[in-house]
Amino acid sequence: MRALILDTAREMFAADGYEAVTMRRIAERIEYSPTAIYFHFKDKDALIRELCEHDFLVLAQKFASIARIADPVEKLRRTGHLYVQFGLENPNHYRVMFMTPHPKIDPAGSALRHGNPEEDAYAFLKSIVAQGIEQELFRRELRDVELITQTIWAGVHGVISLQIAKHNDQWVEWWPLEDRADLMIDTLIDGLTRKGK
Amino acid sequence: MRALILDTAREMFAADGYEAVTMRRIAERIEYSPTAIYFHFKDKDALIRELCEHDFLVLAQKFASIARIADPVEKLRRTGHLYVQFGLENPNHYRVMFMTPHPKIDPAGSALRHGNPEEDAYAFLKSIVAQGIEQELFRRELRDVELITQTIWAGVHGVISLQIAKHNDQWVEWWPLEDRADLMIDTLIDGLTRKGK
DNA sequence: AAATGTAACTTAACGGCGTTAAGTTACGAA
DNA sequence: TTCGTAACTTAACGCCGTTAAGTTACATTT
Repeated sequence: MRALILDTAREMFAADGYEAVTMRRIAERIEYSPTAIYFHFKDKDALIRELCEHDFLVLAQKFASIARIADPVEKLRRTGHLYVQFGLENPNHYRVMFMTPHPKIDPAGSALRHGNPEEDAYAFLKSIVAQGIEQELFRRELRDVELITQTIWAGVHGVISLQIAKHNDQWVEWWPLEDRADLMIDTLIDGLTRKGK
Repeated sequence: MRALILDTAREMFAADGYEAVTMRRIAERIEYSPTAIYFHFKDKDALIRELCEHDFLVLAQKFASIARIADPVEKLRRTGHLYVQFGLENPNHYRVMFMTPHPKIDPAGSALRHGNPEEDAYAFLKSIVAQGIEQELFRRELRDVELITQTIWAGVHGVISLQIAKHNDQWVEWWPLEDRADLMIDTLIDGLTRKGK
């Protein structure tokens, strides 16, 4: 039953976004009363959060194939592209996951183990950066793993989130997303890494 | 009356965000019936859009003082910081302006003249980039003004939008915003500009 | 000065939303 | 066979955006 609700909600959510997921519409689709859902989920927010929690895991697992690559720069590049791809393929998920402020998150309520690179995409990126620091890849003054990680994340997030929020805005003559993502990733790597020999 | 509605809405919006602005609450505050607002604005979306259109102008005018600076790199740096500052001071505005997809925008409905650097912050940034290209500041392969502009914008937007959406997320140990903004701007400039002499 | 037109409102309602209180059913355990 | 409780339903509350229909007030015209 829980699964039925989640699956239905996920489908509606992926197709038409947050506002498509109404308790009443889910109920109609699964042929139960709206109240039935509240027996399995505290409220709509809990439902959506559970949907997205799953997708955080999906994202992290998408990165798994990258882990075996040796070169951290290549790793960074691939991670960036996969991240952009994820956002483009799941814009509605991406919006809730990364573009919407959530009042507060109870860390105990999450099944994900934060910090584990296999379940936590941020931790995965951080592990690449840590490897890069070890290999003296980054500029000398850049010593903090978090700061570098957050900057790389912000750069790529900027590209994909502008794409999602503004891609059909007449205002800007958008260059193709792929090129923008490429340039962002290259620029970040170039700007963050140590020059010369 | 129009102004009264807008001012009230703006105040509520700045204080508590989008969901605080309900037609009914605005009406209550100005002591009119909810229907009265519809005489002056087509719907809620039109109201919010008018609010934000004003803020696009405010943002562009914030940049005015930068125009007189000669060095494009310094211009870029200052523009970036002002942009971050704007986002941090007006997170609710920023969300609607840059983090929320809007179904479609009727370009005729806007009073702003797109492309004019004094009224259009994107055009302003573009003009700096154009100057940089003229001075052969950027790497040789970077020939397109739009692409460079969009990449710089995306980078800074990434920093501020992650801050707004995720700053109270326990998951990540956020480095101070200023440092993240600094590093992003420095990294972009370093990565995009031509090296050596 | 009276009639008219219309701009600027109000009242009342519609349909939708998230959510909850109270009632019902079905079924496994004692 | 009784009982308890898990899994539901019905009905309602109070919000929301929006609209149809009615009212007021006032400027313009005759």
